[in-house]
Amino acid sequence: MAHGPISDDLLRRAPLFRRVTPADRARIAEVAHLKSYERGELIFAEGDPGDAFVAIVEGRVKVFKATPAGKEIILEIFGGGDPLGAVAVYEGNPFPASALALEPTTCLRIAREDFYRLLEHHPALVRGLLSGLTIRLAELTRRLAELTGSRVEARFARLFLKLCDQIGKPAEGGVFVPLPLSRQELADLTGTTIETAIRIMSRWQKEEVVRTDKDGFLVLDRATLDEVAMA
Amino acid sequence: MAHGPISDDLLRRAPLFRRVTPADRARIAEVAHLKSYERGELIFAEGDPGDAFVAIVEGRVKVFKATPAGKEIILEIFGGGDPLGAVAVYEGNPFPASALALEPTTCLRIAREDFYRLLEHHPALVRGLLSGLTIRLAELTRRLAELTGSRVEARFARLFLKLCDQIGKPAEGGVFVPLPLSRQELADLTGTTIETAIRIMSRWQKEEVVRTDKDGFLVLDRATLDEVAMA
DNA sequence: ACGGCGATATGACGTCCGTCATAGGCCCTC
DNA sequence: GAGGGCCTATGACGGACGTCATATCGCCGT
Repeated sequence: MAHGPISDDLLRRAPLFRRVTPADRARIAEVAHLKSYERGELIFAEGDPGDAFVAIVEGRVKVFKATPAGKEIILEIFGGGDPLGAVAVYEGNPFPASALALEPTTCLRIAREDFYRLLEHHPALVRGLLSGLTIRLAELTRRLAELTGSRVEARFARLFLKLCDQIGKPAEGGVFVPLPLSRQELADLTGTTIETAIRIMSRWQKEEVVRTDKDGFLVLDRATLDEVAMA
Repeated sequence: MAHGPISDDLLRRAPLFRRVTPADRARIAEVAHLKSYERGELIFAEGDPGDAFVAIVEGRVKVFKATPAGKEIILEIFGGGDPLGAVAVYEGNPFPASALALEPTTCLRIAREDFYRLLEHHPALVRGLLSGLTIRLAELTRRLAELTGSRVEARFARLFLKLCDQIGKPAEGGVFVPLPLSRQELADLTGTTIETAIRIMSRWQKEEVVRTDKDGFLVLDRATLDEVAMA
């Protein structure tokens, strides 16, 4: 929960602010604040008033939402440079989902009024927001289509394939995904229960497809993942 | 597939253009074209280049996407005044979904370059786009949460409750929803199969909960719908 | 060390719902 | 009127997956 000043270098990490002139970035730095979160700490909760724009500087964050049945589903996992809650802060809607730090994370926060003033003076920022929103929208429609009409195992396969492509690193015997997710979180990502998640991961462990490590996953057999994702 | 000129009155119907000054609306009218579609006609298809901004003037349109398994899921049903394909035309991405007219429909089209020029001269338009996108994003996250962890019947109940609130009209014995959807389309809206959709609707017909009419549905027993939606 | 707690694991059981098959009604064409 | 196509309807069947119960392991605090 530490607070701190902002360096220009930090601001340049967020794609949203990269194109802004250095002089203007200095003005942005004046109104922004840094805030740090422990692993497991809540950054904002579904229903909170959207009173600040948040961008991740470092760390990984899961954005999730409660289902009508009281379970939770993970909408997205964001990393350094990604904006958070841009949806809410614009028009002052409440956050439609919650955000929680998966690792020690530091975020940049800009109060709603300050952010709003920035938008008015910098059309480029608005364009950045627009394109970010369209990308998320397309991603969500993809997830929506994927959730229906395919079996759980196929969703698991697609999840790991996506993780490989996004944050996977070559390692001995396969690709390493440096993201320690619990079975519960895997279940929340794929819209199933923890037992089913455990069963699939156990079987894959035995069949040498994906191994669970202390600080992530090691994808050993990408070919069968591709195959399962098809069915 | 008729073409035609644009009246100022027509433009005012789209919330996006309502706040623009009449003089500017005239400029917009110069670059916009009208196009009519029969029931069942495709307005644009998933993967098409996003080369035009489209807004519905009259009629109802379903926006849908193919699932990996080859089925289709309906993302949203739009009506008069709603923008279509705003996601794609910005940044020139291909359409992430398809759109098809559910009724005889007329749309307003603005070519990508013209639309882009309008955006540059009218920050208010950009703001309108932004708020529209955030609303859709929130709606999609809600649908995503809803699809997982609840049984099909509950999804049906929630669908009809939402239709009642959005476009329902008081009628003898209940609320009438003037939207003739086939069993297949109901299935696509809830992420299930046509057989299951038929079974549920048949049972509800017998139990006097929802009656299927020639040109829509008559919700007779809202209380049990509320109840089913909870479970 | 001990007990408690959370995560992982595994089996038994039930059921929702998807798949397959068949049949009737309606509309249109020939 | 015959025939074909599409939508609606209904039954039989099976399997995937959710639910419940229980066991093990590691970790933490007192």
